Amino acid sequence: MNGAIYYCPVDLTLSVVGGRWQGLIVWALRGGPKRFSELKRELVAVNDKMLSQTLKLLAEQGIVTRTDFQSVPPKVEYTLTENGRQLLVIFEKMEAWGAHYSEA
Amino acid sequence: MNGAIYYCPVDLTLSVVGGRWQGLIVWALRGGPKRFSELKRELVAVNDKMLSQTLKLLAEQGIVTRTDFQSVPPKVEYTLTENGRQLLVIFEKMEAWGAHYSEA
DNA sequence: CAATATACTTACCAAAAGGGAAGCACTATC
DNA sequence: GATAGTGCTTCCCTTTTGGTAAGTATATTG
Repeated sequence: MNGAIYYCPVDLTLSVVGGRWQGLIVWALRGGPKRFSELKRELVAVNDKMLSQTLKLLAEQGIVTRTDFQSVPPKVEYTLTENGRQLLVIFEKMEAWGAHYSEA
Repeated sequence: MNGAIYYCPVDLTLSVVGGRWQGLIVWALRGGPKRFSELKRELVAVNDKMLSQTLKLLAEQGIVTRTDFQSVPPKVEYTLTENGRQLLVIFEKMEAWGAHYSEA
């Protein structure tokens, strides 16, 4: 992808979904497009730098699409691509597991 | 879990499954118990330190069980717990996604 | 009696990831 | 003319993660 070598498909997927914010951003976009500021509000602990850095990475990887409305003040929306949407089944399982695990 | 605070169930699951080796080890154990040395052979790029460190973490988290056969030379086996086995559906989806994504 | 095999641990170090604070661009509004 | 609003970027620093090399224990084998 970026020249990295993956041991197996699971390894590849983990590299896309791992990291502090990558997965959470994809998951936050499950309901449709969101603006930068909406994401920021939703992922409470993220800061500007990490958010834009991670969104840029996800865009390069073909997981999200960036739409700049060319307005002032700026308005930019992010959406999942088809590949991004296909990650959602993974997160649905993660949510179920996490919910179950945390009450055990 | 270790005092960390999770934003949501997905965040929790990502913390268990993320990291360089955690997910790959769980996935490698899908077929049943494996010895330390077998895991090491299978996860080619892992070194002793990372393998035992990660296994210890997974054991503390209740994802794997450690069985020491008290022999010399040592023989130790690792198995998925029930919670660990329930992670497998996640990895199955990851494998499918990764395989598809890498050929696009 | 030396070598082998196995599952670790320890000390040390390098790299990567993550984060804080501040600044920028630019229009509209007061 | 100052202020607000928004999406970034840059610089710098801390923390975390990952990795290498070497060592330990001890029954068994040659």
